[in-house]
Amino acid sequence: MGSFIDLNLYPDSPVPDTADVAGGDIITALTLNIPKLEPKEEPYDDPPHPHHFLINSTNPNPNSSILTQPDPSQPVQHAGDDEADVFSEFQRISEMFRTAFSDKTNKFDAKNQQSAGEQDGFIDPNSQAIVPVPEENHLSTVADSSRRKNQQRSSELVRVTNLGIEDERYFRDVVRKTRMIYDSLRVFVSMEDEKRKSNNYNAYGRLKNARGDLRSASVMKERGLWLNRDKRIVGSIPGVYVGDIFFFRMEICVVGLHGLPQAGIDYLTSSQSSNGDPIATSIIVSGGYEDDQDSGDVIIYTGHGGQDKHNRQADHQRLEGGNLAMERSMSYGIEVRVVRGFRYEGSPSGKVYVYDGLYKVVDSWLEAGKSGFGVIKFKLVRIENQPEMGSSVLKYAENLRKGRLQVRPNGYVSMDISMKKEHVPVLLFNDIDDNHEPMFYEYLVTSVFPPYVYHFGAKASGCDCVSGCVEGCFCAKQNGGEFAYDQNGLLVRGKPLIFECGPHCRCPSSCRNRVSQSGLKNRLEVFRSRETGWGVRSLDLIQAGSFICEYTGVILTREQAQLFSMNGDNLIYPNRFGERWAEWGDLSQIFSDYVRPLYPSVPPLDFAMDVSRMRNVACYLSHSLCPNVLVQLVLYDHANYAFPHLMLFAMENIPPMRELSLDYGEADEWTGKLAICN
DNA sequence: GGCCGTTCAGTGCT
DNA sequence: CAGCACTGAACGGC
Repeated sequence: MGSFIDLNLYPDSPVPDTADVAGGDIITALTLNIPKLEPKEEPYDDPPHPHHFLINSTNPNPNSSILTQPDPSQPVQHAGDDEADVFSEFQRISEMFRTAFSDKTNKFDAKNQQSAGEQDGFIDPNSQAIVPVPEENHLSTVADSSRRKNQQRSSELVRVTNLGIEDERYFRDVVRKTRMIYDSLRVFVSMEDEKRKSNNYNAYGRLKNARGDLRSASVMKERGLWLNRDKRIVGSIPGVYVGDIFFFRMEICVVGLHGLPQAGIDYLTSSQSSNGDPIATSIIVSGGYEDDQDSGDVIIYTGHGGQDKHNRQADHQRLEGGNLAMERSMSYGIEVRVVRGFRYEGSPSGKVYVYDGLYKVVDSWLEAGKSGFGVIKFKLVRIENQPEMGSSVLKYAENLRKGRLQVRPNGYVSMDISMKKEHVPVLLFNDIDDNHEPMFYEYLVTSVFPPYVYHFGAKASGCDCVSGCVEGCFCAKQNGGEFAYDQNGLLVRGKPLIFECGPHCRCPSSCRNRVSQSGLKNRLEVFRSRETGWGVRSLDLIQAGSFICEYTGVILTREQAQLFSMNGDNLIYPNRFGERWAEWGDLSQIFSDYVRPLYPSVPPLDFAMDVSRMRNVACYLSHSLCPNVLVQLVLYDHANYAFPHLMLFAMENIPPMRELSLDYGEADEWTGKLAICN
């Protein structure tokens, strides 16, 4: 290890701003060089307290206050042993808390004054807190060490700062691939369980191993695929953006945002910490404690403990474990990651978890909760200058979806540029300038192929599944024996080409093998952007693997295209798209015998798409080398391999209002972002 | 290192 | 549909 410089973890020091710091260091080691605090005063020593406490433990009154005189209208609590215990316990806690807080705060202030001077002496204020750790400041070593197998979580506390664009993209890619593996493994596991259902019940008649979320995580842990296990990161996790959405707690563990599958406060224990104080790194706010209050930028978070088996507050909380860590984080002014959990219809788990960025604990106290028991509370305030909170964007988008347009009164150019051709409206929004260009094109729901395409190798045969397709039917066999989509219509694995059921099949339009031919399901919005000209975003949360839309245009043969391109360039060349489908469902890191799907092989696409007069929403997708949307080729209404439909699927969970992006494959022209139809 | 208790999960049944 | 029981995984603490 290199020499560590005290990272100035004092109450009033600003969190280093990654943008302000020069240099290329990625890992900042944090040491808590603050001398050990005085031994805690024994709180048991006769806490003289002027007030009389009334704690009704047998019949907790939600309105009861801690500091009340006995209420004569209430039955007198005859001091059985229980009440006496509760009384003294509460006194003990209160006193411990009061003592601990006042003393430590004072000491901190003193220490803070002192060290502010020291710090000026040898650290440039603009680069303070950046301490290169020689052997670990390169991307490769960071990533490699993240992948060591079966690792215990490390106790080394670090802050990752100052990532350049390349680094950001690298880490984003790592996170995205990790999440893809988690997701496809989870779906894979549940599908396997589905197949073996009949003989897979446990002694209680319950389905065994029904938890794909757990199985997936455990397999990945065995393979050393969990991220950030070798560091305890305080602050943001590289590759995880504010607003990122997760459906399972375990997935949050896998990327290292929060290490515990159930507990709400993650922290470094006192024995792992350099100065003997526990340090909280992240919390999850999901309404599990009745005394929480959450107004977004300010959270009143309840500590843990004191709940019974049914999650009812049944005892006092103590200043220990995660609670103590939160209090210590407050004293040191260390930021805490906040993830919020919501119930959410349409989520595979019924819930979503949103990463909302960094907060600081600014206050902490003990009070009587609704149950009447003493609960420890923390006030957290969101650190400024972060991207907008994911959870408030979710709510904002929900309001927009529900037609409460007053949340965004201005900027609508069209309420549906598809003119009702899609099942859901496609909005056009521009609050930047008066450009209305997308209005001037005819909206094309599906691509227009040359007529001869339909006569080639006529797909006269289809399946005979009158009441919906089942495994092993004709169309399933065309796809290599199984369908490309799961029961929920999610793409299981990308393939060179997918055969959906079509007009020659006898199955109904509700057949599971018709995912991409039934049009939009999410409310999309074409919006004007200063960075990309036009962009596309969704008002709905789009789950990874979901179908989004077709990329439509008028198909031109190479000869036609050559003529056409003389008149300007409104052509899309499908063969240039990055082969991102191959990444989706790639489990080569899990199964040693995994082979990338090669069947059926598709000839290089030798056509162009004219979008000069007719186009759809896809045309406004921006270009990115770290895209969240992929192109999957699909055939359903004809059998000509050379002319498949270009279908777009989500590569990750795409939060509402986040720009969709596609790898157009034109890396040489990449200038940050590039919208094709501008 | 093992065991045990704790923990703002998730599933499926009543 | 809410409450409940059951299973579960990681981790702190002993």
